[in-house]
Amino acid sequence: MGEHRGDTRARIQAVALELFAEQGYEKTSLREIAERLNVTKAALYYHFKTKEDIVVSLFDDQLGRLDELITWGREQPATQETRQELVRRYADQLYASGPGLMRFAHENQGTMRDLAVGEKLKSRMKGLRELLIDPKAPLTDQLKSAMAPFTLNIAHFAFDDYDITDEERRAAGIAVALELVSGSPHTDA
Amino acid sequence: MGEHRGDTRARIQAVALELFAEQGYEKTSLREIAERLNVTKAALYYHFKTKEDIVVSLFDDQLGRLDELITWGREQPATQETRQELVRRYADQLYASGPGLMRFAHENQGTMRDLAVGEKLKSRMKGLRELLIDPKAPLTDQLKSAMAPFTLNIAHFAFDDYDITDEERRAAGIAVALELVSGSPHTDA
Amino acid sequence: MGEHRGDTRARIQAVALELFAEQGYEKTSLREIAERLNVTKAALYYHFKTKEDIVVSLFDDQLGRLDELITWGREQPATQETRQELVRRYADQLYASGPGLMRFAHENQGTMRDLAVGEKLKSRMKGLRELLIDPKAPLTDQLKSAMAPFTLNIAHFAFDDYDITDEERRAAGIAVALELVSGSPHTDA
Amino acid sequence: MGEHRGDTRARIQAVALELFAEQGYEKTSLREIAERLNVTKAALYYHFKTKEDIVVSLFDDQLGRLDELITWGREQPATQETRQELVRRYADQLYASGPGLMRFAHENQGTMRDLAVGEKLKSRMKGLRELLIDPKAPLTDQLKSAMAPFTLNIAHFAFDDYDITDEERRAAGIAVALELVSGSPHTDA
DNA sequence: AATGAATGAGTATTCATTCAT
DNA sequence: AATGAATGAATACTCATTCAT
Repeated sequence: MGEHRGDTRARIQAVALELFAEQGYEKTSLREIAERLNVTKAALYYHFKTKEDIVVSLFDDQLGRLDELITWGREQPATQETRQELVRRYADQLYASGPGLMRFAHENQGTMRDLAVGEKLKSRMKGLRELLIDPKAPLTDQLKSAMAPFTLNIAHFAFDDYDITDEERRAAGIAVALELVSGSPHTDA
Repeated sequence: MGEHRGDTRARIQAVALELFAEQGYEKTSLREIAERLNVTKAALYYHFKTKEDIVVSLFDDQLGRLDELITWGREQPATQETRQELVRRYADQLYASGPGLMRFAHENQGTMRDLAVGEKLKSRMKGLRELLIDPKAPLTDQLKSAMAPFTLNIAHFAFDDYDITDEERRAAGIAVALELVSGSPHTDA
Repeated sequence: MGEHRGDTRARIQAVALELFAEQGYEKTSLREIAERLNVTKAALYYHFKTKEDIVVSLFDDQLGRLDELITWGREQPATQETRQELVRRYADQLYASGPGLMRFAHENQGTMRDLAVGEKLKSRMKGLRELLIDPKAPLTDQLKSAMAPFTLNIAHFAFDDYDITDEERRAAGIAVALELVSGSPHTDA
Repeated sequence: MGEHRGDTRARIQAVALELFAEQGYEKTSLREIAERLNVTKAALYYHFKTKEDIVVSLFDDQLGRLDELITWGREQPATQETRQELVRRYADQLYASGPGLMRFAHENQGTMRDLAVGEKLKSRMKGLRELLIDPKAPLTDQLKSAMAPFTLNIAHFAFDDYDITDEERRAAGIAVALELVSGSPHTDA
């Protein structure tokens, strides 16, 4: 008893993220989270108003950083260099947040739609996509650009049976994402 | 009364797929499915042993066709042409099953992991991936190949705000998937 | 096991009324009701959609009869005789429903306001009151008329320590209610 | 900050009475009260030992005054004049306490029974009733006398849709209560 | 081919209360 | 005079599943 003090809120977030990523949001019960922390369910409610509120808190930082990224992108010229830099910065943010959040968002896409925070995240991703896409390019090139953000996720999960480091996965992901966003050799004539 | 006869099983599948795709597997209750069909929950249990069993039945055809595709692929030489044909045939299968199944699998990835059918599907996708990938190619090229199947899904959902037809989406998806699977100009020396 | 068949719904109503009247609606939990009936809580939900729904079902007949009474009253001339007959018929209805419902409504007035059925009952009582009141009479006479329905309730609870029969209570209640509704000897000049 | 000092106890009472009257005792939570006052729940516990204790404090003055009234009544001769004076004094007390307490007691009769203070109030009301009733009078007259205290409450709530002042309501209530307590023209011979 | 009735285990959420600081 | 953190017990309600008919 009394081993932890003041950090309960953070511990709830950590355990919740872990379990949400591992088993999904719906299938993770507050009882489970509470038990892992050796607190009562009611204690969770002291720190968060609802179950959804925990998720909101998890995405809060990430959303803020995404906003900044998009704002930055909008101020830049709509060039290939900008798009490449956007991919690089987005990758940095993604890896900074740790793998849990990525996985959570990836595997709970259905659930996220019902959560308010899901809508927010989706609108940010759309904002990012619009910056990555050259609207005058052919549809196939636009699709490739739209896929760039996914690439980073997929790179992480696709080669789970390969004997390579996370660093290699990451490098491959960024390389492909950059290529996808760079379009055909000469977009304009 | 008596409007439907003998087709109850199929009607259950149709409604279940619709609801699973729309709201997710966990959040769709058997009560909901039963109510939409004007039957009792117990009737569902006459036709399917469990809730999961409904999902299994939904993927049954798809899995069978995937098996055939993989078997076919294994008999072909591991050339770029084979890989491109695999992409084309996979796309045909995907579009033949309608958009519901695609969406279901895409948005419920977390849930699928717990379902036996999810494991099966995943192992098939891995089999397909192995055929699409040239193990001697650089990691980035391998990643691009691995992404090809995803491309078809993403093509469908990424441009929901564009004013284009499903046919155009599909064409773009296949084009990009083919490109991804085709690797760099000269894979071998 | 299996002692009762087909009557579960009615047994739930009986026990619920008993407990609601005895302890109040809020303080009576579904667990309590279920335990007294030796069924699970879920069984209650098979028969009633919500806790409030149980109350609704309890008042259903009563409300219907009240409606009929008011309809009848509106077709009669607005005379003292009509008002007296309304009181008599209302009393009959009240006593027919048994004492539980009376007591429930009386002691849970606050709660009833939040329940939809409470609003309905209140509007019926207002309809009845309007028939009992002579709008041209002095305010004090109107108040006396408005009190008539309460009289019947009060007669039941006021003399709980007297050694008299329910029949005597009832007779006294009706007598006073009739007097209250009859106004001053000569209302008009 | 620092707007109120020393008056917290009184502010708790005021808000509690308001909410109890508005929503009922059971349905008003201490959290709600605390939030309205911008204090924590624990602060309430500094001023009151339990939730019930808040109610007790609300009725304290009222109970004391009722005691005095009854003591006074017992010292008077059991005449009609005494009874009328009891009604007048009781009305004064009731109106002095404001409408909240009246309404609280009226709408939470069920709840009051479980609270110790409810028993106390009930016993006082019985004491008052005994003074208002002439035990030698016919049962109907006794019932009318017993109703007198209720009249004052009913007068307040019955005509909520009338366009009259509280003062008029009050006057009518007292007038009818006096009449009820005065019995038939010639009670004795 | 289906229903009516029920269960057991679970869910998120709320509440009055406590206590060290 | 009050807070921050937490508890234990409760609540209404839902779900997948079962089974006799």
